[in-house]
Amino acid sequence: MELKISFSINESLFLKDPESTALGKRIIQQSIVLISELGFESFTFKKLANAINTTEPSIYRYFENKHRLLLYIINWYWSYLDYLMDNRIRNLNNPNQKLEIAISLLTQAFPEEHVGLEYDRKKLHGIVIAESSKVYLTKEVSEINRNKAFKPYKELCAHLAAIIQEISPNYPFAHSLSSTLIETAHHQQFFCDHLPSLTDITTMRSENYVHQFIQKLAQDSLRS
Amino acid sequence: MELKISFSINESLFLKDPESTALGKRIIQQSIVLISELGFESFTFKKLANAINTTEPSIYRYFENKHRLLLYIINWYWSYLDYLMDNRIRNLNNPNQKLEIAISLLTQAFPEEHVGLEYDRKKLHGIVIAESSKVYLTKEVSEINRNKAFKPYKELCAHLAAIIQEISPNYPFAHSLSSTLIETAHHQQFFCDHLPSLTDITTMRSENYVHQFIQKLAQDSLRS
DNA sequence: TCACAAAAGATAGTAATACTATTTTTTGAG
DNA sequence: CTCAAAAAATAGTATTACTATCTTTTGTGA
Repeated sequence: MELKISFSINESLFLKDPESTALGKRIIQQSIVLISELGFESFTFKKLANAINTTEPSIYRYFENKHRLLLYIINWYWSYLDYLMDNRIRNLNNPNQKLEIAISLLTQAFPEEHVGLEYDRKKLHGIVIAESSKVYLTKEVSEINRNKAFKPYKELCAHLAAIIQEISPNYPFAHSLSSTLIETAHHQQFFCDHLPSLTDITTMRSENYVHQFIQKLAQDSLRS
Repeated sequence: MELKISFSINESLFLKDPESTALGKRIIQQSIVLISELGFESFTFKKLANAINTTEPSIYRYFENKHRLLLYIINWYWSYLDYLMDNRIRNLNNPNQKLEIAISLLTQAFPEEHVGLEYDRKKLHGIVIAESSKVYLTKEVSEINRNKAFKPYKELCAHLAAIIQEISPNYPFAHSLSSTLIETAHHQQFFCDHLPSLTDITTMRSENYVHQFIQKLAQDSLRS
């Protein structure tokens, strides 16, 4: 279960590595619970401190502010997804099959393997769906980007783009299609759950619906 | 310039109609300037009050909080865009031509006609690109939806979906494709400007790049 | 022209949020 | 077992997001 090796969580995200101490791990684990329950706007370090029986200053020793903490969590997710994707794809030859598996991973919460994982998968996936845009939709986007803090997302996007290029070497928008598939997987899931008239979902489970839509979007874009 | 007629800004968005008074109009006009300059998170009613030489309580007489104010502005944009779209499309017969015009409107800031418009078009478009997701990515989404406050967005989405159905009556995801085109127009524009490695932009103007990508995405999805 | 609502403005608050500084306690290395 | 470094606890501050109340202005129609 040597997950850490394949991860590249940037050091500029935290003041002290939360993986390095017991308190740090409780901060991340409980953040996921609280952000998922309260939403990011209502989530505060004070509430988090109460929930894990510590104090605000102790949390501030790990993260400058709650936005950095969210960015850390989202980066953790992207890194882990990228790792899973690579694992499941590396032995395949058919790029269409690779894309199908990549899309499955994008549209579903993490599978139940990796029992050692201490975070709640469903809640983490919920946070990614509802809050991940907020990490880049900020005036500080350029500064954060300068610190390489979007690297995991860019790497995921690049890997998906490479599969797209394999399928269709002349497609001129591999990265844009890649980032669109990722973003669309999230917002269509959100729309299914909260604003279904922006979708065509009927009785299907929303994860399956989104999977089918994204799959078709990709196939239609890449059939030659 | 009887724009108001075609608009359906929901009354639950405001406590007092900002279009009904001079102060109300200054609130909207200056909000657009400030949100665009500061970003929504750093924008406060206090700063807005200072900028237009009034007081916080006066602004609270119009809007419950800054989220409602943003929702009002975004709805205004969606309503206006829908109105413009209808205007430019209603006399056309070719649905592919309709879609092309719709996509142009989605990817460009408002055209410079309608000189009477008192709001800064470029800044308004910038707010839609960077902040519009935040109006629905909130725990209150269902409550806001119950108040019909996403109606303008849903109508825009439905109109675009109708064009899609005209082009390709058997396409099973007309609404999802429609909302995806709208969302993608915004986030690809943001990526071009701030995180270009998530796109394939080179030397082109970003508006043109996004237009071409969205156009291709739509065409590939709808060719029969 | 005056009266009288409606609108705006002024003043003064509160509770919560987002932090920071300082002191006290714990802990682990020599 | 000592002592410096790390962590935790305590106690703040400035700002934000509001609310209550009271006074002044303004435009309208009798």
